[in-house]
Amino acid sequence: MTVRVRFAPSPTGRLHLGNVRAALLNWLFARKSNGRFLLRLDDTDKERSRPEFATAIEDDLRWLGISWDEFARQSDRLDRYEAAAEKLKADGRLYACFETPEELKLRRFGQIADGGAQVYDRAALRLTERQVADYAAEGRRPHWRFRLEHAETGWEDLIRGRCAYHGTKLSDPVLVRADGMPTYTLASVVDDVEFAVSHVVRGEDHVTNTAVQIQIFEALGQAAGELKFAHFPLISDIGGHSLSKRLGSLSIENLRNDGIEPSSITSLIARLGTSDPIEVMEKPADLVDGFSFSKFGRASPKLDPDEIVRINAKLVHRLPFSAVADRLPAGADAAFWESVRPNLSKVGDAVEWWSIARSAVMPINAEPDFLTEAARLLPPEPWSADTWGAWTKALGASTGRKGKELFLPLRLALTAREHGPEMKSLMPMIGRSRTLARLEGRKA
RNA sequence: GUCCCCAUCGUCUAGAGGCCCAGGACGGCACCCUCUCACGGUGCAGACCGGGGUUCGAAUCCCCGUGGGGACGCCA
Repeated sequence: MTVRVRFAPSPTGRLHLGNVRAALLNWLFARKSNGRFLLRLDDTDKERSRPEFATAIEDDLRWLGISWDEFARQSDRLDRYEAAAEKLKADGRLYACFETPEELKLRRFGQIADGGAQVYDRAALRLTERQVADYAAEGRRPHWRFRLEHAETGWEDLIRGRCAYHGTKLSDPVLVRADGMPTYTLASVVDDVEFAVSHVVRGEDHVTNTAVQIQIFEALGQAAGELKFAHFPLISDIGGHSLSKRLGSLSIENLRNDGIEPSSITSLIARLGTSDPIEVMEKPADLVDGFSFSKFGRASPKLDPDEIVRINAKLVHRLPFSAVADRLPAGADAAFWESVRPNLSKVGDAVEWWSIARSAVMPINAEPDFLTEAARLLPPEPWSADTWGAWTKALGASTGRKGKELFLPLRLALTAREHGPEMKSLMPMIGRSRTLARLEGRKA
């Protein structure tokens, strides 16, 4: 059996860490199994779906390095859902309901007050033909619910193990809205059938849906057990609470604007909550080997936003010049990149060191006497990687200083920073005239 | 409120009754390297949510409690 999976976002917002995890895990599973990965836009909600979000989702996925083998849009397939709905009506599994959204809302409030289960009471099933005719005469358009089997529906989840729900604990789902549009619940199952999806991989916010979807799947004539499920736990914030409140700051758009590399995101997201260590991988394909649902735990992992930056720093320390050349300031070469790289946590931070090497810097000159002596001993050009060593050795001998006392004032004078890349590689880039001026406390 | 799930170092986890006075990774700390910092290397500290049971023996099984997550939409 060929593995076919799908990532099915609704274009009602940008991608964030939570969504992307679903996309990545599906993609990894497809790659691991030599299967196919389908991107499907679940845009049956006309009110909230927007084409610009669809475009943004595709852009974000491409940026992350997640590619898809097939593409579908639910709004292109409405005839398929209508055909399925007709079949279910013919089989007596879909029944017309006339409650307004307001009535349903009130009924739910009442159920909460009574402490009862918030399950649709199937009032529409008890409507007489006369009542139905009256509603029609009033001009009310029905919405359609799927009559659930009041039995236990279960499945063997690839992450959660045995799961089961009893039909009496579930509401008959609305499959067709009063305006005739299908809901996600119908469209999703129809697509899973027609695209021959083999595994549904998604967050555990969908577990309860699964029992319902299996019933619809069967009502559509599919054999139970043909579709496998894997529900992974949702990520929580560092305090252990739902991540949803801070999704904005964890949107892919935001992380990208912050200078985070796509691989830092995929490296973290693919391994978080698994028994594999979180390692820096240069591309998503490097995460395929060893990927397995059996390595996922059932508890919600906490995500520390600092972790993303730490991973990014490690990644940047390894990136070759060729991978970043087009993002460095004009003129920056491989030698520059390799000398500043170990001190960066983001590629963009390189510009700061480029300007320290090539533009005017106001030095921090706390010890003029010492720096005057340093200027006196400054070797003539040409300078190399050995110049710093020779210079500081001579300066140490002449002043009796060593260690931090010797080196820190020089670093402050030459770069105006306490920390930074190795001075021996920075110094030739700064050059003698600029160095001399900075030692004398002049901006240069 | 009802239903489902979860609970081991700060974090991600290993652990399916004796192999565990609990192992690994990240972070932290210390030391080394070196030209201060960073990078790199080595080492150290650090946890079984609480209470009852079952058992010769429980991190592991059962019950209760507590804490957390999810679901209960004419959203997906």
